[in-house]
Amino acid sequence: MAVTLAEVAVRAGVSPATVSRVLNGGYPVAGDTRTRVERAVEELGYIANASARALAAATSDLVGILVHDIADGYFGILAGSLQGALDPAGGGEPRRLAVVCNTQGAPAAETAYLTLLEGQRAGGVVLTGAAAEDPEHTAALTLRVARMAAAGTRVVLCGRPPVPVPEALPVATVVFDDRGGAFRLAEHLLTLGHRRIAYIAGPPGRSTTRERLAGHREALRRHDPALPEACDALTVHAGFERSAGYDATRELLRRGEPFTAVAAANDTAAAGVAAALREAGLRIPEDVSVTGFDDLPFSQDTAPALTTVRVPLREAGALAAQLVTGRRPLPPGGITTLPTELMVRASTAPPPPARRTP
Amino acid sequence: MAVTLAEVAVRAGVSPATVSRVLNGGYPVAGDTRTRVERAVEELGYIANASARALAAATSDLVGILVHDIADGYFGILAGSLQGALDPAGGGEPRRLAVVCNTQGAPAAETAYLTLLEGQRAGGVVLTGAAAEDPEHTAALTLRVARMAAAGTRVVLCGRPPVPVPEALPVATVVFDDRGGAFRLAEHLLTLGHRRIAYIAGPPGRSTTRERLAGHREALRRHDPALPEACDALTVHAGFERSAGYDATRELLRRGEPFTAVAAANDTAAAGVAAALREAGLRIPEDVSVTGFDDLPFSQDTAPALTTVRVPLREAGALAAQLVTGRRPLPPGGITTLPTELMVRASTAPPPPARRTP
DNA sequence: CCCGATCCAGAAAGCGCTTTCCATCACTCG
DNA sequence: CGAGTGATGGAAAGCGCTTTCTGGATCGGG
Repeated sequence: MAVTLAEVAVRAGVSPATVSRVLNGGYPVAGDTRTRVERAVEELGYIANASARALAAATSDLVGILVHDIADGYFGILAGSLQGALDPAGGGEPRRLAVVCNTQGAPAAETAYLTLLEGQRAGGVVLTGAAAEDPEHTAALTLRVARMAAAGTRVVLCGRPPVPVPEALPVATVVFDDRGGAFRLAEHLLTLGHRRIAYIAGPPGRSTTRERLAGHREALRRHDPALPEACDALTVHAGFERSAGYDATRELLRRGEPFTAVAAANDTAAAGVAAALREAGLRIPEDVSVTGFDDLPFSQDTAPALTTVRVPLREAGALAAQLVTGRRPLPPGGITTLPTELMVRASTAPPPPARRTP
Repeated sequence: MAVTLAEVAVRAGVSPATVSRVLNGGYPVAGDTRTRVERAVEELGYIANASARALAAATSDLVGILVHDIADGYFGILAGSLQGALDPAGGGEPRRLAVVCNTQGAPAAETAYLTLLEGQRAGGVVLTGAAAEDPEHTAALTLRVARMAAAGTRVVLCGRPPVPVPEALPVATVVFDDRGGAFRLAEHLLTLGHRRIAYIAGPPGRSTTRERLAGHREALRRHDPALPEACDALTVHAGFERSAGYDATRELLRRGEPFTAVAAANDTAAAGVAAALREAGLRIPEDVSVTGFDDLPFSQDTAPALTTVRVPLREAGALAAQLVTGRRPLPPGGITTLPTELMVRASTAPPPPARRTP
């Protein structure tokens, strides 16, 4: 049906080998021969069969990216920037294709998609999202990653902890300074005068959850060694979704423990927090300050604009693209930490003078 | 390097053909033979080479989806739901892989990615986003779509106008009732008492832009035949991004034409509109009402919550998945229109009594 | 009890491309 | 002026899987 390389060869009056060489370069081909082949390709509208090429070359132009949910801004930005940077910028047709896999953070889905990608002999794979800190899954994952890397697939872990694979394998890790960001965010709250700070943590057993919580508590401790424990009753584990923030806040309100600020695990949950607070008749930031994390685009348009921590997702995506395509060499040690930045906006203010119980 | 089907065959003591048949079904294989093969597959950790399979079968498990920008909520939701519905729900490993391509709406990028997908012998392709209404590109696209469809690739156009291909080809179209939604949205504004309604349209030459504007103007006309023209001076074409809404609003404000409401082409632009308005000291909705379009998740968390039109993106993605995988037969005529729904929230209210010039 | 129908499984021919390994050919050097 | 040399292009062997095409058993009906 479709035009094949052999037909192009016939038309150009050369052998298939020559056509292949013209198309792929890396081999001397005389000027006029090349021209004849190119004209034949043009005239026939030849489009190379990627499967055949991948089979013969034992590697494909596919790059897999595992995300929790591509509809989530965090992953959307990461994946978008990744996809855009897969091929060298400026001029030239794209060549590499991004395969997006929603795992919802489920280990089983992660494994299943890795199998699929391994079957595709993907040129690279990027794993994003907070890894489930399940020893069994981690072990299985390490094996998979090592096997794929050994087979020539470049692997990049982005926003999740590195896996222990042999040094020589092409595996890189890009992480965010979540801990530092959370630390500065808590510091900001403390400086404003807050002491009873509620914390809506992410789902338990996730590296991101742990890092952010650790940074937060570290700041509290630095301020007053007894503070982390004092705030324990105000810490709840929820999810990264809006509804999780909403529900957790209602729960907090129900308990009756007084607080003057709520730090959410991320911006999305913070939106839910704010909604629950407003519903309860509390003003932000006059009665309660609210903070998020990630600095997703919408956080500047919430009511009020959200104080948060900027996570360089765009940069991370572009970096991951360079690493996964091999355009950038692996950093020594294989791991790159990207800085985060405190973004102070309108949702935080000093606590109310009379310490009301919300 | 990797385990091949032949090795599995040797281990199971059968021929490669039999292993293939066990793996793919559709051919009778005796019970014990099947068991032996399955055990061999298990023991060897065999993962089929997808390229080889695609080459032999002349079709791959890849489904391409072209979007303007996957980081944009509109496309993120569409693509996410699409990806999630590629494989039949409930149980079973995933099989199909979604290839996401950001085109930024550029015809050249669209063509380039279609070429890549054609080379991959993709099982299906979903084109989303407002199509550029460029006759030349439309013609080229029609050819491409027809050729891919003729080669067995299922094509679904989602949220963009159908292309004229022969009836028999597997090409489906899923569109939103943008016009109806815009109509009802304008009606809502008119009912509140607004007459001087600014309209921040999307980029010119896009089907979505045209449909939404048409519905809007139709409602105005229905109310008062002279109204569309009266509002012409208040209509500006911008983009679908936040900054476009922001800039357009500043421009509107600068012109000095009085208005009591601003309808933006979509939610994202509406966020920019609201920001510009607030910066100018205008209150929403007391001084100016604002409306969006799409009902992206963040629109309930803006200040104030945005009146908008819900576009069933999730449903569309799932539907597109069924169509592109062939799990759902093409509807007669090939085109499905999905309804939109007016969502009245806090950003719209009656115009201020004294008609101030903002 | 023989024969066509029914099951299963193997042999082998590709699918379309890449990539050695060779064969030329035109020169250039001694 | 013959052999060595580099630049080109062709032949052919796969890459790993699917899918006819065949053929040997097994089975039921006449």
